[in-house]
Amino acid sequence: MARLDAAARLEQLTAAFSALSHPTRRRILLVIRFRGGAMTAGDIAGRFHCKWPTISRHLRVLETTGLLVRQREGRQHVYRLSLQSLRRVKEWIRWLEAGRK
Amino acid sequence: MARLDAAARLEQLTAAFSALSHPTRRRILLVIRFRGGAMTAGDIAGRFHCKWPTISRHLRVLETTGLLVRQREGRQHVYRLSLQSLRRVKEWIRWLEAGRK
DNA sequence: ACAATACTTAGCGACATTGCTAAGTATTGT
DNA sequence: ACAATACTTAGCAATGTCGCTAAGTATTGT
Repeated sequence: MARLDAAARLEQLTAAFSALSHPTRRRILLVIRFRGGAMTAGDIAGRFHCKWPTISRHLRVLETTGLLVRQREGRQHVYRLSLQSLRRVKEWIRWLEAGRK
Repeated sequence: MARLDAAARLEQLTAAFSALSHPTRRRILLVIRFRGGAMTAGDIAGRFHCKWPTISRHLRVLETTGLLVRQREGRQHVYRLSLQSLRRVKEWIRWLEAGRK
């Protein structure tokens, strides 16, 4: 399995930072975390003031970024945290702070 | 000096993630870092393909986020890294990962 | 005083994002 | 087969972002 090329990594990083730049999306991640790492779309939507389709789209953004993984269970959609993409974010920050080439 | 209230911290976090979500702005920070932590606007602009006003605006975004500090020196504007605002970002990530209340 | 340098600010057009409502789809229950 | 549940997808309006060019401002040099 080949590693991601530079362009793809750049895009992933951009996607991750963009995803995290919205307060609601950050809250979604935290809510799921504090609820054990997995929640259904409905339970998530119920904890926010904006309408369901809005949450649904935020969830999709988080999913395409790789921060959440969706899994069907009957008629519910369970979203689970998948924080590997945070690794690139943390790496980038460390890199900036360290200043190593 | 009172600490920032919750709303202000939320905004700062949003601002920081938004600022870092643009590849050019991330590159600007890295370029400055690898050049010793401080550069003039002109030197920065010279290392990018987009036009000067575009870079100027990116610099202003980074400045208002607190990631850069501007200082006049004669007719040049020197931008210096100021990475304290990264602390909140790192804290947030750690908080998400740890899952502590 | 005037020109040159090193920027920033203003303003435009193209495109992306975010909220909404309305409509669609998949699964379960009767 | 039909209705209900649990969503998602489509599409709209308002607003924000990003590139550009043109114009403005502050400092230095002659």
